[in-house]
Amino acid sequence: MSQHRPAGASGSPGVVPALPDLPEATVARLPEYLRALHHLAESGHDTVSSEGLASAAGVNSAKLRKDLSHLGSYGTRGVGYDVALLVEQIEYVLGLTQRRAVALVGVGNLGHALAGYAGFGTRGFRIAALFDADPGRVGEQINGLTVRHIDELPACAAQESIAIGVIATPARAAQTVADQLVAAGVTSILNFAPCVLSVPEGVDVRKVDLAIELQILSFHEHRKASLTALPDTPGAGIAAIPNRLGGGGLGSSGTQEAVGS
Amino acid sequence: MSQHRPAGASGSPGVVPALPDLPEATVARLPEYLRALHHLAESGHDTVSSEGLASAAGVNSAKLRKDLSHLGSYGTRGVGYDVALLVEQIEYVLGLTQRRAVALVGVGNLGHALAGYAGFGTRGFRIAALFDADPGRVGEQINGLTVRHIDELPACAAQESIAIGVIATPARAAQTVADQLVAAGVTSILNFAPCVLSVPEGVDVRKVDLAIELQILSFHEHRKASLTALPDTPGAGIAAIPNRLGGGGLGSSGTQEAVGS
DNA sequence: CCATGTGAATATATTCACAGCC
DNA sequence: GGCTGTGAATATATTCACATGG
Repeated sequence: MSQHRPAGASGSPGVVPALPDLPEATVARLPEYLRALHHLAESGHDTVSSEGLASAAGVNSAKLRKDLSHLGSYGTRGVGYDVALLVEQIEYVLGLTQRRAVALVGVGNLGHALAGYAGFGTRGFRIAALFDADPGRVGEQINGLTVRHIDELPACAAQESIAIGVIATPARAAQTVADQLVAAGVTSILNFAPCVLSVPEGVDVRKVDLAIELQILSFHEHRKASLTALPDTPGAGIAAIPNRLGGGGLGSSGTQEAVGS
Repeated sequence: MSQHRPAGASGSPGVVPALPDLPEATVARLPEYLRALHHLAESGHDTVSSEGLASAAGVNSAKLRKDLSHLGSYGTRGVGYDVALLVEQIEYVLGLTQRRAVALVGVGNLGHALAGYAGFGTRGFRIAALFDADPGRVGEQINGLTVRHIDELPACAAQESIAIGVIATPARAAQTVADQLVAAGVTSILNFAPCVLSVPEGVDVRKVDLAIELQILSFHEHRKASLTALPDTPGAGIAAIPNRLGGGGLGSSGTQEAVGS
């Protein structure tokens, strides 16, 4: 499906750099652009301006243009971006031209929900296998898949070409599971367990910790409360309160910006 | 220099001391330090060096020291940090000295799992109420709580002093729910729906999108594949990298750094 | 000594502002 | 005219390296 190569133009000989090396911050935003573009496509738009796409994705237009410029320009000056073309480009860069097989380990509370989450299926992934270490859970059917024992992981990973694993076990089991995944050839891990994983070089780990997200919000609640509690105290001995506006702020993942202007 | 601020102990009641204004990147890491500190405390440590805490939290020690220095110094040169004191300080800064009430909206697939997630309870939060718009779900008991209709949100939020809301609805319902939460006085929202929310200034939104996390990993998979496939193998489909990559890789994915020794 | 805390140096990210092209 | 693409300017974050003080 990938006839398109975002290669540097001209006839520079030899190697085609399959991927431009993108800033991490840009990589983290491309999926959001992709989602917004699909939404726009469904509502009949076939082109969109940087302003329009930016607001659909919750960022400002300068950032969006800079991000897209790293992919090599696919917009038209005076017009905007071709939605279908941009979708194709971003999907190519994100490696979504193939549907990637994912192994999910841990079918407890959260694992069950993840196994049933439709969003994985519609956005480039296929949950290829479910695993658990608890024999009492092995054999259970979830969403058309049978839970297997973790010992079957190596064989299954090889057969299904699984390169991405999701850990949804309790924290105490997570490191062992990570080791097993790596041993089975997995090179990317999404970790929902509240702990740090140690993995060899070349393996990528992303972590999602639900309580941490709330704790970050708690900080902002605390700060807002402390600001409103001191309306305009005249020289109370505490240093002047920085006048920071707005909700949001930035974060490595997830904090939405307040669109000021 | 180090002005000691006993959290909530002294001073006239009602007066909230101003918070140091922390870099967002630091705020996002404090919860991880807190988790690591609790773990250390449980295993009997009562002091820890920046090196030790950093490795337990998956960051490097310089970053950790810089982060902690923003809270005002609570370490002892030549010794390290007092675990209990640091826990207390971070919990104070994050606003975790009170247990915050949270409303969860949407008890479908994911909402169910979140309602049952023990980590919220053990790390500073109390799920105070569950809501759904579907009358067929109202009345259901989950984890000791009864699902209420979303229309009861305003009354309930006021009564329970709910300032934080979690949205676990389908994307099409999320904006409406957000509006309802804001109208009910909620000023921080954790959004699991794959869409951008528009909220008034002063309301903080954090977003967790499970598919986006996988897509970011997919990018790194794609990049790793293109690097290993590059040298002189043109167009050779997908190779299932069997071996760990050798040297020179750019390590981390931005969330977790290479850990291990 | 030793490990913290911190200025200085570097790296990364965002925003501005406008040239260039449709 | 309008909008993209981009260098330059600014802001934020990370890392270095060492003075400081228990």
